[in-house]
Amino acid sequence: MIDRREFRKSFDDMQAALARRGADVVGEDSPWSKARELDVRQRDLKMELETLQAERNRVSKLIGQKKAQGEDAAEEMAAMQDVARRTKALDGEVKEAEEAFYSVLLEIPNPPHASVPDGKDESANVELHRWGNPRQDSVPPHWEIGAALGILDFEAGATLAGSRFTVLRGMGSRLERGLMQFMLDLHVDQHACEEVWVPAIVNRKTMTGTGQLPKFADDLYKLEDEDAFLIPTAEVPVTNLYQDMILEADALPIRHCAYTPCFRREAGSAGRDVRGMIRQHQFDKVELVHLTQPDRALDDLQTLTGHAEAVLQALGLPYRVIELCAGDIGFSAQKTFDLEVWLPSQNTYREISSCSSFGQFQGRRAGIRYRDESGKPQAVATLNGSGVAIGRCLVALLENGWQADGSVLIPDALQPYVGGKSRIDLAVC
RNA sequence: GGAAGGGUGGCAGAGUUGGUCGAAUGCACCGGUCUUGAAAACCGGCAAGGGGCAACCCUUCGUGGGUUCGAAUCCCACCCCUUCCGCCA
Repeated sequence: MIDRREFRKSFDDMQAALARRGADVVGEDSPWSKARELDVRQRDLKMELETLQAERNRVSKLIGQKKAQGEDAAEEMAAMQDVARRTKALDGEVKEAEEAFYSVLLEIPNPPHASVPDGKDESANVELHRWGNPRQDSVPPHWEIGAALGILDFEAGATLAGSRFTVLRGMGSRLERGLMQFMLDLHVDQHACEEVWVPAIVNRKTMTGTGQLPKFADDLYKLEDEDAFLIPTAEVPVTNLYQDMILEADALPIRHCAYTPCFRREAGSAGRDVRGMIRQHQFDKVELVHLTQPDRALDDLQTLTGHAEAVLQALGLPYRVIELCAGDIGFSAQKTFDLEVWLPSQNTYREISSCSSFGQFQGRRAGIRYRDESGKPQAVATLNGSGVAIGRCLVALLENGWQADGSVLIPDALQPYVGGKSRIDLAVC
């Protein structure tokens, strides 16, 4: 969430920044407008309450002293009954005001970093650079390649669970598993990340810490009998590994990688990417998570993005890096680079990794802090990015490795992870 | 799921006949004395959040509620941990 002090102090600047990303900061009912009101109200009430509490504490102490000396304190005690009553009533009001304030604060997105380009939507995103040579010949879509090879089974997925679920068979399954291992090994061995393995179900507080709640409940699968959710990304559990902790400065930066399954309801994307396994309700992903000092966040974002790029380079998959404009970055993000891999069947680049700096936004929400040079705790900066989405990577491998005879070549770097095989051949019937 | 025990500051660990307890003590950590240096010893400091220019005030002893002038201490509910039993991959 945004910083409360900064909210008061730099109200106009923050408002302008939020407007850049398209957030409603003028509407009467916008969280932004409400926050301003509630902030004042909460503090006024609180000051009133504290005055009463101070009085109560003072006299109560006095009563204790008198009683200890055997004196009579009936008069004071009687007088305090009224104060106690008013204190209790006011305390309720303060709690309400506080709750109201924080509930709107949690709905205000992260103001984009000043360096983020202007723009309303993805059409204003800026391409930064390209890597590799995209093949320009005609290639069938991955679902046809996969079906022909007998490694992707969408019918089975639909039968078992519904649309947007896929069953992988044989080399398809093995590739999925191999990619997972390959990516983790790369990040652990080359990028000095600490691998972690975490729960795929988390509670409400954890989901709130990274910003998925309260605003995006519709995108999440919620457990019926518990106040818990399936994770939409490893970002959630891995970042929250440090919730409510105060880290020492020399512990930073912290770099993690983690494999998890991810679950998304895709509520708002009906009709998009309905075929194939580009957009699934369940998919596998290796995620990169960094915790760092706020003034290093942007440098670290370069580092993290580089780690994600290394995966695509090692696999020889052509891609480009784009920077999202202010109108296209995610709710919690301050600045985002997307990696888009070349999909020859669509003759276009498709997102395969999204690398973001969140500044101190998540650190504040999740209570992740570190001691700066003065010894004072302050929120850490968090970053994360896919390194990379495994399902989409498999898609890219199938299409980019496809041969005219129907087989698919497997990149050298991946071969040790799939039993040394260098290609997937059509089943000979 | 059943039974028992427990949740206190970075850690360990006192505190449960309610009162001067944000909380003894030890360790860790920081500063100082001493020392060629270090260690030891000794002295001092050392929770977080909020408000205030400041003095200082308020909140927090798993969470929420209750009793009371006053609760870490009493009552209720919930959560979590440990052990034992049951069940189970």
